[in-house]
Amino acid sequence: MRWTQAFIPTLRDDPADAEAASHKLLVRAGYARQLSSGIYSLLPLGFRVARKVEATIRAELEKIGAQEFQLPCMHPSEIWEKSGRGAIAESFRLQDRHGADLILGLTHEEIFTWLARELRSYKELPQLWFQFQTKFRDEERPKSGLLRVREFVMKDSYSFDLNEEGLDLQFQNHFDAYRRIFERCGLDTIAVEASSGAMGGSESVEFMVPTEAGEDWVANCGMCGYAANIEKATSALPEATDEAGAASPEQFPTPGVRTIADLAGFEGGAPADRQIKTLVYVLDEEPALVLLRGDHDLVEQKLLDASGATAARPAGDDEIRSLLGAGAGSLGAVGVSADVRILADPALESRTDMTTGANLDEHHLRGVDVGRDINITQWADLREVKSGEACPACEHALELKKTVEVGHIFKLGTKYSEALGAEVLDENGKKRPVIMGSYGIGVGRAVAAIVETHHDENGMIWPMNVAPFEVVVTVVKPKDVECHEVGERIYETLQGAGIDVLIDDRDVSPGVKFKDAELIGIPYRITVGPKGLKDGKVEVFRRRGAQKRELPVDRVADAVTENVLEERR
RNA sequence: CGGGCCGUGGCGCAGCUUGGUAGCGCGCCUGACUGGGGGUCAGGAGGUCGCGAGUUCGAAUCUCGCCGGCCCGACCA
Repeated sequence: MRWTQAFIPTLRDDPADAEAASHKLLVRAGYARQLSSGIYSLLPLGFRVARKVEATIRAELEKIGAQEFQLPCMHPSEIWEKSGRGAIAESFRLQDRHGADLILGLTHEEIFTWLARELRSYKELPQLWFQFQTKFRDEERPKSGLLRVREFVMKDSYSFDLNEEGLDLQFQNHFDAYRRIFERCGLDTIAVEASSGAMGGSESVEFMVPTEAGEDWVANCGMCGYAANIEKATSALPEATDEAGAASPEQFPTPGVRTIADLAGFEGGAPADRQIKTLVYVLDEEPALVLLRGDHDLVEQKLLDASGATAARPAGDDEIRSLLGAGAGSLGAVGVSADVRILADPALESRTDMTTGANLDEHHLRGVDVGRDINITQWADLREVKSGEACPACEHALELKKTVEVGHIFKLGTKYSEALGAEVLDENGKKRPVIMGSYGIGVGRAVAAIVETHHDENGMIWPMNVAPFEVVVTVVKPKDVECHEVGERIYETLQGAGIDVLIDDRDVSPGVKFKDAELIGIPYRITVGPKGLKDGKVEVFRRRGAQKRELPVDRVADAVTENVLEERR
């Protein structure tokens, strides 16, 4: 490709509305443009990278036996009703001219399962199907450029097996393939245990890339490798050594005390880790109490997972008062009716001499023995892990990292196959729903995550495998005949060797070309200028590490070709 | 959904308080010089000031409504 014929609209200034490094760079370097909130166009450079990411994914999936499909984006609403996902708030909906309701696909479990109804016999299993297709999700808050958008291409694959062992194998195969895909794309991922959320199913693993621009927190143990999304992560608790306390709880006035911190500082109060934090939540319209140690915070996703509820929200002031007879700040679970569901975090298990609200405004109870005084319905890990707490596996200190999710693999089980009727006959001639897994990688998000982790103050630094061009030949003085001819010759030689090469033949000052080449992040630059040609040499500049070396004109194409081939993975 | 900020040539911004010929830098075009890190000089093109209504002799500027965008929080298959 010739720069003079290419559309590479680079900008000198960062776009004013961008925050994340990848967002600034993708726009500034001419890879992407925003059309509307969370809706982006990929420009030629951006699309070249996306295609290389896709090629990498495709190659690894075909290695594990996957077959490529292409399914529609527009789905009749009924199919989403059948699986119970018809009411998803993030869906874009439309109607055709006859008034039929359609949904723009948020994902394709339903449609692939619909096709899987044509599977008749266990002999046809296992099957592994995938596609690259645009997904539409009306996110409440798109942000950070390509990291969180409303329309994006996802690679999604789906496995169909007769039994759990088959699913386990497909899941493991995907795990391994994802590892290789991300590695080849230059992404260092942490595979973490995750909550399956509304997808359903038994087990799921997310592939997370640590970066400042991320929005998901991961707890990671540097010693044993334990890693989990904060929605799922837990920690080992130190043994509590409480006093036995009083024979029964003692009520005491606490004027003006509204918060855990207030009570910790109150004369006759208790430190936060000796308090019981009482939250009132509405789980699928049923009020419930959630108990945590005073210094712990709730993870709502854990509450959803533990309770089995599909929706959870904090109760309003009126709901709290009618349930417990007091306002927030003086709430407790002691003496609460057995009809009320009480979920408690294990950090409270067998604790004694604790302090909590008395369900009487501005009064608290001390000497509370959790086992003796509170009717816990369910013990469940509910608290948010904090940095430095002990790893549940090896007790080494946990580290919290901000990450971006680039892939997610799920063991779905039979949720979709049962709902949509994807069944096969087993060896006994008995109908059985197929057991499914689903596996996704956001292509645009992966591109952004690569930029996020591969750039410096001068611009992007592409890993060879996904670079839009592998080499740029920068002709310093295109009007000089020798410069021009040598540049062209090197360009053609590299093209002949199968290298993705761009020649910067623009008649602009050298500084502009150097800046642009670094901004768009091409791994190798060959600088052809009068200075070097005087001695029959050209300069080779490696973007990563900024090393320069001089090579004779007739050797440079071979040498750089060799470098490129070495770095391709 | 709660809170905050912002819409003015392609990009980054000033002008708005106190209404009166729409400005700056970069980029773009033409020419010349230049040519190893966003070079110099000269000339030039380009704007419904987000949209609509109102106030006014007169609105980028004041008022009301709407639309769009960004950030924080909540939420997130």
